[in-house]
Amino acid sequence: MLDERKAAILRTVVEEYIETAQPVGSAHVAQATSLSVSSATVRNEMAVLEHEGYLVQPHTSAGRIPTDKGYRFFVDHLTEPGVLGPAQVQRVRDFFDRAHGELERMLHDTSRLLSSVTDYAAVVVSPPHEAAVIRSAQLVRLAPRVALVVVVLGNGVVEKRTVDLDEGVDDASLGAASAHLATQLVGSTLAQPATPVSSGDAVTDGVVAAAVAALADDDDDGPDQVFMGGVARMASAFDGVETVRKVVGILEQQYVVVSLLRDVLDRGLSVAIGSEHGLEQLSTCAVVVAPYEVEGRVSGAVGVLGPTRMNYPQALAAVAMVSQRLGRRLSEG
Amino acid sequence: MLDERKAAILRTVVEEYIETAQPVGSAHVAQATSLSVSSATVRNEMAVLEHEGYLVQPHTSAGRIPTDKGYRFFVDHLTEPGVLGPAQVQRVRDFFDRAHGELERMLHDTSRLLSSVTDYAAVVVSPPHEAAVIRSAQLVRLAPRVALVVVVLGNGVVEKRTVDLDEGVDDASLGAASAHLATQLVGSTLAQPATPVSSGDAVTDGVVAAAVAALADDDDDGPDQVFMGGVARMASAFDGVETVRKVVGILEQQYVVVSLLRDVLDRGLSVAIGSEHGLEQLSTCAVVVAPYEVEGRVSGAVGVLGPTRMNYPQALAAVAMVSQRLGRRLSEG
DNA sequence: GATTGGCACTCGGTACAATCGAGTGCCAGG
DNA sequence: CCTGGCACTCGATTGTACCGAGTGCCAATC
Repeated sequence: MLDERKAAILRTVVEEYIETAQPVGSAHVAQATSLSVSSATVRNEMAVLEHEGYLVQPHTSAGRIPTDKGYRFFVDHLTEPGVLGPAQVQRVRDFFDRAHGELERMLHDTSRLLSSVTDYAAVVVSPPHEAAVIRSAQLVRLAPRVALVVVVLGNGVVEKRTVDLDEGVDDASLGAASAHLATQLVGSTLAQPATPVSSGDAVTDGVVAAAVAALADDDDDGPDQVFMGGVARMASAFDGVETVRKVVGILEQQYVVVSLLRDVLDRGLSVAIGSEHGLEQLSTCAVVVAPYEVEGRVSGAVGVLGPTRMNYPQALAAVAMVSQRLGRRLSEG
Repeated sequence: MLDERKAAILRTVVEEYIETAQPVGSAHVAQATSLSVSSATVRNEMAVLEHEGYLVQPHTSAGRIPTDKGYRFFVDHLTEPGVLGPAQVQRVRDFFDRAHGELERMLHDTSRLLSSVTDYAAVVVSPPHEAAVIRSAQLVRLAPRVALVVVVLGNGVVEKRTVDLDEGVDDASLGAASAHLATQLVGSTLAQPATPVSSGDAVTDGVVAAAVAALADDDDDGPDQVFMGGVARMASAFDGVETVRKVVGILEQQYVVVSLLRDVLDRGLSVAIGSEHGLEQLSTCAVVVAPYEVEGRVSGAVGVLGPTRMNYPQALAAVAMVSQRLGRRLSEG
């Protein structure tokens, strides 16, 4: 690993660069760090750090900039979360004390909160619907040959799908099918739909089968929903219009964002920096993620997306706090 | 108004500037326009056009660029919609031939289609839910003292609100209330809820009243939903990061976009250019809007948002075609 | 009287050189 | 091993000259 002094130097370079966005020179470091050494010594150390891949120079005779690896070392060994201004803490507290209304609206507002606290773009992934218990299921006629199957889940989410009906399914049959569907589905989950028991009536069975099939394929918005806030802040975080376009383009493809977060969590990480996640277009971005638990089970995730030179301690603290509070809030119903 | 020649000159300036984004000089105009006059004559005319507010010079001794007023004259008198590449036409046709699934998903996809056809950001405003006929209403318990009122509308939209229950509303009471609610609401609209008739049971009446009240206030996402596509394209349309930030910031506040579109339509316009809509942050943008009709009634709107130097003929044609096709598609259920 | 060619003038953009200064790498001495 | 010193690099800034696109105006022309 890195010895004490190199670590300290790397730390100040990262911190300085995060703050100023300017390459950091040896003199600055020598003066800013607590260990009292000359700039020449710092230069030697920085040359080593560059050789080992923690720093780069944008061009000869400029200061140094951290690489992805440098940021990685920083977040892993040189910082611990926990520093969040009291004002910010208060805002998060207030938000969750006052939060109310539909699940979707709350998650959306949460993303805006997280964005405004961190000043980066924020993402909230909703709990997967598959896991929730079905509280109600019914069929509603929309048109002569089209019905809507509506399922209400225990967490307040409503899933719906259109179902094409065969000719000559009259209101009575539809009502029977609706009732039968309810008896079949209520209490189970979307992930494991109870195997439909025949009702003894062919028409009913057909409609129910179609409804269950419609519920099974979730091309709706992918398996789970995602809410985003503060996308505009990404524009301030970069200077090239082209970079902004790429990033916003990615954010528009919500399923990419979901799988990005899931991927990071699956690898047991809470931070992914630059090239660590595979997305070319986000090579100058970093994500900070935290899962949240509802009633003791991991259900979704919150995260922020910013430039690689983001304020990691703050972002980690904010994400941790919001995910924890959100989980708690959702657990109490 | 403008005489024949001034109009022709204005037209070529606008068209040229839209294409090249560069100030247009008198020589270019003299050579590109059909009327054969010298550049000196064009200069004189352009000086007048500038005096009357149709053109401006970014600085002395540069070419001219159109003002908002110039664009306005262009769209009002110098162009008619109708030119849409056959390939684009085909794409729109194909889309609506294949379109299926939930209303929301379809509208979202429509916004992406429109964006990709025009290469600007696109907006689709859903039909207001108030107008749709209620097909089903029910109450579902989520927690001991919380229920969800779920209303299915004729157009396939599902509205839902949480309702806080008084102590001691048991499942039987809730079931009764749900049934009573259904008899009260089915067939009416959210805009004019039938005045609740007493069921004779105090608990039932209380729950029903709470449910109706919850449905009445629509803080959900405002009165109607909005879907956007191609936001990232706005980044390519401008060169300053700051401008992009402002525009994306506005787009994130969806209700602002809705009221912008509504405002434009209410004024009987289909195009609003730069300062014509009141939004400071969109002063370098133009919107092109068209309402769409479902079953003969205006229900929603589609629009595109781009820089003031947008391709108006193309945008007008695309918006017109998409709105018309969308209306037709929604009318047939 | 409208149009036009001609001409002086303006002013942004580019090219180039000079200079500055921040920062480095290296080395010799403590 | 650390440090002061020094030569060197290279981006950024400044200044100057100049080119060229484009204008406004005017006298000549049709």
